Amino acid sequence: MRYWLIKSEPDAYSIDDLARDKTTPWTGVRNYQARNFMRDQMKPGDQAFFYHSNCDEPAIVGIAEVSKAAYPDATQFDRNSKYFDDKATTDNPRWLHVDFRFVRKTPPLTLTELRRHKALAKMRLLAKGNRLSITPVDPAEWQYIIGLLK
DNA sequence: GCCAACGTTGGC
DNA sequence: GCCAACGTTGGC
Repeated sequence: MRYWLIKSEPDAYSIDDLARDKTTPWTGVRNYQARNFMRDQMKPGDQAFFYHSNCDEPAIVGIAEVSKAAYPDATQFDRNSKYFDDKATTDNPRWLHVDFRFVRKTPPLTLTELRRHKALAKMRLLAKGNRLSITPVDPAEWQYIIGLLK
C-alpha cells in the first residue's frame, strides 16, 4: 500500500465536492509523471492527502482512497473537452486515471504549517518549483502528518 | 497580477 | 539531440 498527495484547485474540484460525490474519476491529468504514478503504482486501497492548490489558503484538507485502478481517460477522446488530445486513440490511449473515494475531511493543514516541520522537509510538495499534481508521500511522512491532524 | 520554475513542442 | 519559444502551474 502506498501513500500519495493529490492536488486540486478548490474552484475546480474541492474536498466538499468529493464528500458529496463519494467517488470521482480523477480525469484531466496531462502530465506524464503523474500519469505514470497512477498507471504503474496506484492500487485500490492506496491513501492520499487531498490538497487545495492555487487558492487563498493552500492546504491539506482531507483524505481520499484509490477505489479503482487506472483506466483510459474518456476526456481525451471528447472533442468538446478542454482535455481533448488529438494524438490519443482508443487503441492507444495516452492518458489514464484512477478513481478516488472520499475518506474524510481534515482540519486544514496549510502549506505554511507544513513548511515548519523538519520531518517533512523532503516532501516533494515542498520542493522549490514543484508543480506535479500527484506526488508520492513516504510512509513516515504520512504518519507524521496524520499525527498533526489529530 | 506577477513571476519563477517547469514541461512540452518543434525547428534545426 | 539540442535548445529556444511557448504554455502552464501555483505561491505570493
